[in-house]
Amino acid sequence: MSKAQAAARGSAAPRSGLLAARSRRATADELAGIPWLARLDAAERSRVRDDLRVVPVEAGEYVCRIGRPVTYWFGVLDGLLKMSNDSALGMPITFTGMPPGGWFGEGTVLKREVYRYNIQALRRSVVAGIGADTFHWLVDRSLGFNRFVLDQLNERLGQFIAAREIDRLTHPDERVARSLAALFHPLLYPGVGELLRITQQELGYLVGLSRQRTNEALAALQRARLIRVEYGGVRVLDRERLRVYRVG
DNA sequence: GCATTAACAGCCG
DNA sequence: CGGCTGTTAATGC
Repeated sequence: MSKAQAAARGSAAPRSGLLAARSRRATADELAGIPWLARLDAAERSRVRDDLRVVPVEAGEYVCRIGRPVTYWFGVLDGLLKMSNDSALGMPITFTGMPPGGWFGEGTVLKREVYRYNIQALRRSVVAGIGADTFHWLVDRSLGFNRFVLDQLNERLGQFIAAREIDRLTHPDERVARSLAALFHPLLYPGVGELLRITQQELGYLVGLSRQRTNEALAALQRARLIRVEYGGVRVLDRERLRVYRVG
């Protein structure tokens, strides 16, 4: 039995899931890195501080699974998650990375449905979450919070269009370039900054390339002065040109 | 031709 | 030491 199953079955807590099991409160540093907190007034921030849970997640561990009832609105404080819509039958269909600063699941929380994606840690990560009730409470009362969610949905729509473009690009270097540009999105993933901590293995997995070919693409993008390859990560030098990169 | 897997040495934290 | 990186060789579509 998985840890998540054990937690859901064995706990008498009203909430099930990852954050119920072994979570803790957020540190001051972690709170400071949450972009939407600044949009709330004192009372709202107070409720969020009480409700917010933080949990370390091991590599390979699931944050949420397709079909489970919604429990939390999640954020990545550190590490790297992958979002996939693979079902029990058939191959994984789409992947997207979720780097630090990213918050996700609001679509499911708003509808109070079941999760429609699997979220899995690519490596050791730290994940935060607020309960669905608190999320709805904020939506019902905070203009600033609504503004954040609206902006986020808008930016993510752009990401989906870009993802469709990436799917149609055939050249591996271009796919890597645009995938990187997406991961460096300053509004959706403010925790990333200039340096994205991602191994070439992980990036290859997200883009759908072998590690060796990913390594070659990164070398080409470095030669073009768009990025700098560092040990265990990539530094962005020119995100705009990365976003529209074409070979030749 | 081009990407993939496999394998390896070297380097980094 | 374990994990990541850069590179080469062999294989496949």
